[in-house]
Amino acid sequence: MTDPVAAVLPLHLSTVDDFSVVDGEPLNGRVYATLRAQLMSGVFEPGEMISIRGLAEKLGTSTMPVREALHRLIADHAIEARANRTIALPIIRRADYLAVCDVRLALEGLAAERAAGHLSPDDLERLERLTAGMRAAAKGNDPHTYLALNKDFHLTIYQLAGNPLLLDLIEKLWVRAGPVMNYLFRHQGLAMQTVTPHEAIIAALRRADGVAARLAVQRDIREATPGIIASLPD
Amino acid sequence: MTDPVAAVLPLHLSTVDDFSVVDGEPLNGRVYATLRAQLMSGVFEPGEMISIRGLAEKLGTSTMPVREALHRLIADHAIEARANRTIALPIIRRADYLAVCDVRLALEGLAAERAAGHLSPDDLERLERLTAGMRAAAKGNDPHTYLALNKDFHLTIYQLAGNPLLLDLIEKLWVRAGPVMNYLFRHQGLAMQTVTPHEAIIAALRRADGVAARLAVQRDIREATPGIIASLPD
DNA sequence: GAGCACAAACTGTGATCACAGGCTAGAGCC
DNA sequence: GGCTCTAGCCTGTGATCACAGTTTGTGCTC
Repeated sequence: MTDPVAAVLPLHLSTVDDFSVVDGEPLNGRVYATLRAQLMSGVFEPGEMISIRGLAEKLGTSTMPVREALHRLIADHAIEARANRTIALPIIRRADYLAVCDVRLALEGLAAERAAGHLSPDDLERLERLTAGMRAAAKGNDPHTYLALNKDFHLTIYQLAGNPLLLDLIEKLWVRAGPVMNYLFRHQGLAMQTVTPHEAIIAALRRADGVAARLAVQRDIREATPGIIASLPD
Repeated sequence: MTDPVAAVLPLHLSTVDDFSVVDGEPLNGRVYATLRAQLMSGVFEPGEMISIRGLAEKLGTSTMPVREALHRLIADHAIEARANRTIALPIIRRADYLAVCDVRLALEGLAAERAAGHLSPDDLERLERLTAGMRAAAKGNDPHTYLALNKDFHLTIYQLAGNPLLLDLIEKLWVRAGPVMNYLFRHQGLAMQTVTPHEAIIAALRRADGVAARLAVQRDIREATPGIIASLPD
């Protein structure tokens, strides 16, 4: 969680020999964390089929850790086991995305409200920096960086809510929505994306105004919705 | 979801030969569903250690389906893999339970609000019946039935919200809280439990008043909280 | 040239085995 | 009698193999 780009890039660049070194944590846990990060950063595309053996070969492990990691992701609904004995990324339809948004509005609104008042000057400065980075990424039409910074912006706030369960649920929603977001932004550009809602969020948090922070976050989520569901099937 | 007692009881009574018959669904999925139901109905106790081989033997399968099912439950935080290479049910502390409640208030409140207006007369009559059953179970001091009916009451409503993701998240919260609830109610009885909040919920739903339904559900959650956290560690 | 059938390669699943680490109980020593 | 060390059992983990099902690609036939 230091530099968002550095925290994401290495995962989808060098996926091979990260697992050669053995430390305490079991392999399946590291595979799970890696795949989670890769899903959020758009390494996989919606509908893409995932093969246990293929993934194991790419990661340099046997199939076992991958099997267990994939089953965790199935429980998260980040991937789905289809009837054909096939594992694939789900294809999000409009109704699915609206359902996700409905829950996001509730959970992320709550997290923002709880986070208000717990931000240090360093935190606020970090949010400013992330927003500036997003503005630059939008200008340079760099969807990958834009989304990574956006993710870091939101999760930085929610982390300060001090509710690990809440943060975990929100992260799982982002893992779930990651592939679609990356796919859409990569194919339709960042034309309409503005960062003005983020400035309102920062302003509310600076005033330690929980209700305003909740409303600002909800506005941020709502404003991004129409441009996304317009490109979804159904 | 027909009769709550019948839907729960067989799972924790006959856990042996349910898996001898083979149908389409993979074994690991059935093990996962079974363990989820067992966690919710209080078959396991907080802090109890779970052995892969022991569970596999009890279920009459090999260790593989159990391993994958347990890893799904680990992703749900329904069970946890400890550092000692041990799998056990988490011990919920006060802060943990309050965190769960905070999320429950948001998610179940939202679900109740969304469900209002989607209830048929049959649904309302079903809720009345479940509440009556709870009242009887409280009088007879039957915690298991009480909790099963309470679960069914709430999930029946949330199911009618028409948001599968929301329902899934809420169910996972209940799976997570199941062991503690059953343990506490079994050891401290149902003395203080009333069903008056449920009547308020039904009344609001009958009027198709979403906001009132949300508030009534939140009141139901809040009223049960003090009696529970008083018995939790920390 | 187009359509069908067969075969090969792929899929996830389940089972079994080996292994390193942790826990416990028992035996030996002080 | 109490403490310590050790041996054995149990834990999850990782790897490998067999199998049934699906999909795909190729070759043959019409």
